[in-house]
Amino acid sequence: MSSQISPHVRVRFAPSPTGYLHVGGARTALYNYLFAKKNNGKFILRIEDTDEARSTQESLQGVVDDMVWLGLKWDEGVDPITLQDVGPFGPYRQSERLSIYKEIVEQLLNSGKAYYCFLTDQEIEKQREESAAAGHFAHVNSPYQDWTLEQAKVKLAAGEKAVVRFKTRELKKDYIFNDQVRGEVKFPSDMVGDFVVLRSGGMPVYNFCCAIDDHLMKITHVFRAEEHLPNTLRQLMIYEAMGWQAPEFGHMALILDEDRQKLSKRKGAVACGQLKQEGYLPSAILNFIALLGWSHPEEKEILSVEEMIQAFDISRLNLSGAIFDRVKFKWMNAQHLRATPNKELWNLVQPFLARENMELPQDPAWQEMSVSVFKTSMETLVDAIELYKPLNDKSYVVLPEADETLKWEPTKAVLSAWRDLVKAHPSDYMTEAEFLKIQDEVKNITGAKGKNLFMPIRVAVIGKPHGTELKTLVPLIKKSSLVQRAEMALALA
RNA sequence: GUUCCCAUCGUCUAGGGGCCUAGGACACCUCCCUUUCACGGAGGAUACAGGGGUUCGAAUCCCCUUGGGAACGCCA
Repeated sequence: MSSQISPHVRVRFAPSPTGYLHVGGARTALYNYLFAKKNNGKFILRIEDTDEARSTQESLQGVVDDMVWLGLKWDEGVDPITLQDVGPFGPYRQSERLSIYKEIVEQLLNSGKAYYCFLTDQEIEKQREESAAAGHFAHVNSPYQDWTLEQAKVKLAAGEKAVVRFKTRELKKDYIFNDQVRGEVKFPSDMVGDFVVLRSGGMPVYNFCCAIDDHLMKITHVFRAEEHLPNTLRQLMIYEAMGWQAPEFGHMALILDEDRQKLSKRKGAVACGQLKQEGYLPSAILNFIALLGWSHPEEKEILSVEEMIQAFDISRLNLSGAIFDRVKFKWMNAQHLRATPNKELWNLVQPFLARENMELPQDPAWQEMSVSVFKTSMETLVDAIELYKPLNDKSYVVLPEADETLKWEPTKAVLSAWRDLVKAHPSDYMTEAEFLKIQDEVKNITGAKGKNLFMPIRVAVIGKPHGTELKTLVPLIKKSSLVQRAEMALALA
C-alpha cells in the first residue's frame, strides 16, 4: 500500500514507562527506526506517562536503557542519561505537556465539541449492567452532554468532580482512512461512545494526548501495533474537531505468544532486559523481531541493521500475527554469535564468566583463542559458562558420565602415559602440534587407539568423554593443571 | 454481544492469475564429514481452513462459512 512518502519523514516510538520494554514494543520501535533511516527522516522517542499510578522513573530509565542497548538511537526525545528533553518539539514527556493539553481541552469545551460529565463510577457501572442485561453492548450515555458550559461551571465551582468527554453524538458517519499497511479501513462513528479526554484529576488521556502530540510534533507516519487500530477512530475524531490533518497510519500485526494471544507483560512477555541476561545479542534480537512480520525481498534471513534499513519497505509487512518462536530465535542468536569477531566476542562473554568467579588467564591471545574454540558450540552467551568451566582449575571434576570410560581396559595405561608425557613437557602450555605429538606417543606406548585413546584423555582433560575437540582445547589449559587432572582421573580408573 | 483485523508446512515466511506436481528458514528424520560432541554439507517428511463464484486457467480476485485475534476504561 505504498503511497508518496513525504519529504520530511518524522516517526515516533511512544512507550509508556509502566514496565519493561518487551519484544513487541522493540519491534514497533525497530520498524519506525528503519522507516526513518530508510527515508532520511527523524525518529522520535516520546514518553506517554499520563498514567500517573503506573508510570515510574525506573521504568522510563529501563526502557531508555534497553533502546540504547538495542542500538535504536533516536533523534529527538529524552536524553538517555539525564532524561532531559533533546529536540525542538519538547517537552517529550506527556506529563510535562499538561498546559498544552488543557488549552486544547478548553477549545473543545468552548466550541461545544466536548463537555464536563459528572457521572459517577457507580452510575456508569449501572448503565453497563443495564445494557448487558438487555443483551447488548452500549456506550456511556451521559445526561450532561446537553448541559451548557455555564451550567457545568456552577457545579464545578461547588466542588464537584468531572471528567471531560468528547461529544460523538453529532458525528454520524463512517470514518475511513487508508492504513499504510492494511489498505482502506472503515469504522462506524458509533463504535465509540463519548470518550473521556480529561480525567477528573486533571490528567488527559492517551487517545487525546497521542493525537495532539503527533500533530504538534509534526509526526508524518504513525506505525504502531494492531491493537491500536480501533483507537485510530477516536484520534481521527480529534483531528477532525481541531481541523488538523491526520498523519498517515499504519498498523502492524501483533507478536503472539505460544497460545496465539497478544504478548502481554502480565503473562511474562519476552522482555529485552531478560534476553540480555540470557545472553542474546542485540543484533540477533533486532534481526529476529524484524522478521516477525516483515521479510527481506530476497528472503535473506541473517541481516545487519544496515541491511534492514536498505531493504525496509512497509509494503513487505505481513498482515497476520506471528508467534515468537524461541527455538528459531536461539538459532539466529547463534548465527550472530559466530559472525562476531573473536576479540569482540570475548568482551561479550567475559561479563558472564565474571559472574561465575572463574579464574581465567588475562592474556588477550589466550582469550581470543578460547572464544574461537567455543564459538561453534555456543547459542547464547550464557552457554559460555559451561564451556569455560573445564578451563577453570577449580571446577575440574570427573563426571558420572565418565564412569564407563574409566572402566575400559586400556584406560589406566592411557591415563598414566598421558600424565607422564604432559609432565615432561617443557613449557606451561602446549601447542596443537605438540599435543598431537604427545597423543601419538600415548598411542604408541599403550597401543590404544580410537575411542579407547581419545575418550580417556578427554576425561583427563574435561572430566567427561564427550565435548570439544581435544587438539583445540588442550592448548588452552596449563600444563600443571593437565597433570593434576590426569592424576585425579587416574585415581578413579 | 458489537465493531474491526487476519487466515500457505508444527513455527517464521516466499508467493501479486499461468514460472507452483507451492520455494526458503527453524525444528524433526536419514546420510556424509568427523576416531567423541558440536560446526558444516547432502537428502527426506510436512502446508494453500472449507464451500461457492469469476476466469481458458486461482494459493493468488470476489462472496459466504468456519477458525483465530484485537478493541470496546478516568490503561496505553
